[in-house]
Amino acid sequence: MIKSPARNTIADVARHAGVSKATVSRFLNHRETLLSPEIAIRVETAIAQLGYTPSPMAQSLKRGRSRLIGLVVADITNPYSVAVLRGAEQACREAGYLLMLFNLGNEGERETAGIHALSSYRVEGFILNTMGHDAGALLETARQGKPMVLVDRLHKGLDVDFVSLDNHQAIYLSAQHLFDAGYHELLLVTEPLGEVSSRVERARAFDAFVAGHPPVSGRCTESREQDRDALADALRACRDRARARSAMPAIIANNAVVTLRVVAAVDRLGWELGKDIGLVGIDDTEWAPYVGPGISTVSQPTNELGRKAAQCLMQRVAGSTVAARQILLPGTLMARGSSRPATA
Amino acid sequence: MIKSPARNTIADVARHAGVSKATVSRFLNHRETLLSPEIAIRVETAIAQLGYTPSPMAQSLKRGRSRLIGLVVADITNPYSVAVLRGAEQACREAGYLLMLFNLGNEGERETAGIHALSSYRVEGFILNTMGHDAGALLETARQGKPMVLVDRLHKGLDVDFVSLDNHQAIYLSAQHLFDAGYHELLLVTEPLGEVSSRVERARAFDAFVAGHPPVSGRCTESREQDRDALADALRACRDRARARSAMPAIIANNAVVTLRVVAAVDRLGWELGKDIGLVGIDDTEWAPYVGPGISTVSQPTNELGRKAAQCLMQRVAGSTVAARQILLPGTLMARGSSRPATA
DNA sequence: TTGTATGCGTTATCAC
DNA sequence: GTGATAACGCATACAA
Repeated sequence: MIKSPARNTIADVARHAGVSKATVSRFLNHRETLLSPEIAIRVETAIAQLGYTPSPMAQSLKRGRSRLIGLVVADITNPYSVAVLRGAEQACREAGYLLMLFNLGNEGERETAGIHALSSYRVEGFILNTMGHDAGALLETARQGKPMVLVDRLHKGLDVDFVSLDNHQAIYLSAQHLFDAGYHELLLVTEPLGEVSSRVERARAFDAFVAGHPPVSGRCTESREQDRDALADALRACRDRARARSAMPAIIANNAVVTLRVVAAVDRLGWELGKDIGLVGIDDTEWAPYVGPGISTVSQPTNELGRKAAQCLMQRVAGSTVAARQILLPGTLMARGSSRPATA
Repeated sequence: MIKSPARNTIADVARHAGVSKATVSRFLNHRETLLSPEIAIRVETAIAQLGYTPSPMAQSLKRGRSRLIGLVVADITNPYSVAVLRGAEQACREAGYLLMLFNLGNEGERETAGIHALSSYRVEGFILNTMGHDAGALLETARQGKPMVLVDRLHKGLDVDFVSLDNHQAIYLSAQHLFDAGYHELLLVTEPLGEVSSRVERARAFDAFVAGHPPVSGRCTESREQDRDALADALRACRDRARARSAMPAIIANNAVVTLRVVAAVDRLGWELGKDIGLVGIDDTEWAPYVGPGISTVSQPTNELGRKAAQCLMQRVAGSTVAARQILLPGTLMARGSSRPATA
């Protein structure tokens, strides 16, 4: 490998091999087109000697394809986002695509800026896990026919591929499990519903479950990070309602962040999980087995979600024009101490 | 904003404003060069009307600057990497750079592939948090004079900026804290040292501490994910040694992953943290307060690390040529139940 | 089968 | 001040 002050170009290779640039380019892109073996060899060795790599920038300019995928994440701090990101990155890389990352840091207003920034780099498609505060840029992008796939959060009026946990199944799984364990006073704790489709869907599924199981009584409360007292109050109220009808109370936490808040609140109240109150959290985490008696969770196939999302996108990028799909993957129950059979 | 089937170019703007491409380009890049106000206005409105954005690809091709930063991470699953990533992304964005992400997924062999992939996109600099299995590509990149900054892991023979937790300080902080709490039989649990500089440094600091505090006896054990029994054995042995000299045993876990393993092992042994054995983990996590009696940790200023790394890089990219810096940030002790004063 | 010429969207070097 | 025009690195239609 020859020392390269600047990067060498296709022209360098051509000169080195004593052929034209076109020939080198053909060697690279149309291997099927027969080049005379002798020339092929010359080009090949020249490439090897110079350690030549085509400039994706120039290629992109010429072909109009960048081999880049834009990934916009609501919050890179959220383990869920990361897990999905991981799956997506794998699938993209395997397909020869690189990922450009834009993190919203939970500032929904930056959504448009992010999409435009990535867009300007001519990414060939988007994987979006956003807040949905500003569908404007999304619509614009969709209208331009640029492929995109939504993860976890659906935006109304956007007819595109969508990959997500089967929220209905996940909630039913949790609720049924708690029900079977003897918890009949349920409380769903969620982050503010707002426009976030996954949260709304889970709340709806929860209501449906409660409606379909008469012995069960259930409510839903929104929890904000700042307001710890409100959550504690909601927990106390739930337990009081349970006592009044001599039932056992239990919480379903809508995601890992909320689960941790519930754990903290229960801790401050001096209660014991799986004894004073039941708990199932959506999103399995590595620490769940070791908090208190172990926290029961519904595990999302995050890696698979990311992969599926990327695969959908790759198909579209490759030109597929099938109708928008909705891919719903089921969650798995991880039963632990926090939902052990209630002893009234 | 006019509907755009394809993206409009500088030529479109020029036509729309009735000027030449050169003029538009000047308007964009050399605002200081006086254009006649009348023309400036025409260009400005044309740009606005067409919603024109320059193509970074073409700019990159022409100027040789991509406004891209390459980020190579050993393992995106590691919360530490993510936290750093977050800080770095912020700083880069603020400076008008976008991040290209390459995740090694703990497969060190892919390091070269990653660097080459990003390199081919002409990223202007690298932020690296890698395994160090293959310094070849790094050296090559450094030799080409491309700026880079190492995070957490130093590679020998590479004279570049380095940003990291002050490992010596962090270990001394942990050890002194345990010592003060009455734990005199210490065990450092680390992932396999290998060539990973941060692990080796911590082990050295640990040895130094032990050597400097005669009442203290200390060992170090490497823990692998597959081999749970080995870790349990090491813990048992540590406790036995402690008993033999009627001292109290305690663990220092080298990072969050290991902390969790230790927690699991202690759990299986039926021991109680802060009672049968002490524990301080490096890396603070959101779950640390809620596992067992609360896990004492040393918190890393991760966000700050990421920002500092990105800032160093921005300076270099901007042409600064100061000598390679070593930026060491101190950790903060978060004392919790797992290191409560020992009651022999 | 191989070489020549052109253009992708920009910026920079000239002239005017 | 402003406008042609070449060049960045590459792929391709066309000519040979």
